[in-house]
Amino acid sequence: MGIQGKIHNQIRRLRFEHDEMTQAALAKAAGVTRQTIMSLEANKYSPSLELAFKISRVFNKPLTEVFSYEQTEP
Amino acid sequence: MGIQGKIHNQIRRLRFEHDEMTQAALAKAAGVTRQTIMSLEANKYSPSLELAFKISRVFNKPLTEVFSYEQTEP
DNA sequence: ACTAAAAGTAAAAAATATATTACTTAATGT
DNA sequence: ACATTAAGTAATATATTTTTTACTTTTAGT
Repeated sequence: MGIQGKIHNQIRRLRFEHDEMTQAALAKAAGVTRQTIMSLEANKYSPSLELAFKISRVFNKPLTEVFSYEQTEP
Repeated sequence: MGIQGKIHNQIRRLRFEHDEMTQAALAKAAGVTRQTIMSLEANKYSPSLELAFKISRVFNKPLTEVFSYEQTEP
């Protein structure tokens, strides 16, 4: 999707707050590829809900603290 | 994805709580097809994060009140 | 019983996310 | 300066989500 709002994430920041966790380490912990993490940090696309939950769980944060939806009113 | 946890949603319940909102009405409000809503209620797959945010917004609830991630410990 | 609206089912196409592979660039330590 | 590790880029393949279309069944009202 992608006309209305945009998804932002705090992945990069949270990685550093978690002892400079590496992209590869996060990827492994979340059960995805490093490229997936890369693409998310580079905002190439937004993740599936499942992946969003997994990443949040790695950081021990509620999903909405990791991902946010910036809505442009239609 | 889909080995570890499962995503549950409260869409159907929330539709009824919102004045018996119809699947078609929710679909329109969220900017997707009725089939998409159907498939989500039938748990055929889990949505994109963006759609999850959109649906939550229609119900005026935080995402985590509409969608939950039931995690089976690995 | 009839009608209309809503919900369910299904198949295939289109769009988007994720994996795989491989290479390049940047950063860090020795 | 060299080696190593992390990060960035990119192309293609695979998987998953969403649309489109069309038809069937259920539900509610008259």
